[in-house]
Amino acid sequence: MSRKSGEKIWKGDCCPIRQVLDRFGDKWSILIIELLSHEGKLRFSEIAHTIGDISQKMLTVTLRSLESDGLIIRQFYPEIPPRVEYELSELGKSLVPHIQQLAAWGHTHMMTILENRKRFEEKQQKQSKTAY
Amino acid sequence: MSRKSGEKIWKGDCCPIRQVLDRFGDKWSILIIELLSHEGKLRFSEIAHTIGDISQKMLTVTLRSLESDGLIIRQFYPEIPPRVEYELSELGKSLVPHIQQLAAWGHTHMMTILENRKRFEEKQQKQSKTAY
DNA sequence: TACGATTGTTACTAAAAGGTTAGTAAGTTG
DNA sequence: CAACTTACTAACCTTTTAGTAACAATCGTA
Repeated sequence: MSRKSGEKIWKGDCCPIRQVLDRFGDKWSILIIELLSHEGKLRFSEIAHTIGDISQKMLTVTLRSLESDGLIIRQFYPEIPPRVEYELSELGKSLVPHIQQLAAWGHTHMMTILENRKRFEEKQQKQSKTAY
Repeated sequence: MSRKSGEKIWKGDCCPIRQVLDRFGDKWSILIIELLSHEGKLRFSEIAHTIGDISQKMLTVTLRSLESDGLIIRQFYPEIPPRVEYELSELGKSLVPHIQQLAAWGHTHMMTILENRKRFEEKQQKQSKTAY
C-alpha cells in the first residue's frame, strides 16, 4: 500500500531534504546567511562581534564553506592590516525568504513547543511514579 | 552604524533562527515530519523501513522528542505484539509547507552548489601550486 | 522449551562538531 | 624594538551526536 510516492525518495543521497540538511543543518551557516541578508556587507570581525559566541575557527570554517558553495562572496583587500568583506551572492539571497519563513514559524510556535515539552516531562514523571 | 536592527537578535537563546536550528538541525526530525506528511499514519517499523538507514535507537529518540514537542501524535495499541502508530499533529502539519519550500529550493539549486564546490576546490588547488 | 513478532531500552563505542590556544604576515604606532 | 592590528591556519582537546549490539516484555505458536 501507498507505493505511489515511490519510496526511494527517502533513502540515501538523492533525497532533497537530506541534501539541504547536510548543507545547512550545522550550527552557524543559516545564522550567518540571515545576518548578511540584514546587514549587507560585513567584515570578519563585525560578524564575529554581532553573533557574539562563535569561535574564530568556526566563523572561518563556516564562511569558507559558504563561499565554496557560492552562497556568499568574499572580497579580500590586501591592505595592512588586511580587510575582508563578506556579502550574499544571488544564490544566497534566493535562500533568504525560505529561512525567514522558517524563522517566523519558530517565532510563532516555539513557545508552544517549549510548553508541550514541559508538559510531556511532567507526564513522564507522573507515570514513572505510578507505574510500579 | 547600522544599529537600527538592534543587534541583540543574533545573540543567545532569543534568536528565533537559533531556536529553530536547535530543534530541527538534527539529522532525522525534519525527514520524519516530511515522511509522515506524505504517508499519514505510520508504524514504527514502517518508518524504519522507508527511511532505510536510520538505526532503531535514533528512530526511537527522534520520535520521542517530536512527540514531546507536540509535533507528532503517538497512538499506542497495547496488543501482543504491541502496535504503535505515529502521525503529525496540527502543529507538525503547520511546519510542513515551510519544509517543502526549503526542500524545493534544495532540489532546484543543489546541483549548482555542488558545481560551485567543485570549482572552488579546483581554484584552491591551482592557487596552492602557483602561490610560492 | 524455544522462537518469533514488535517496540522499545541500555551500555558501549566511534565519529563528527566545535572550542582553545598559539602562531603567522606585514606594516603602523610608541 | 616591542606591541598592536586583522584575518586567518594548525595542533590539540572536549563535547556532542550517532551507531552497534545486546537485552526486555509478552503472548501465541511449534
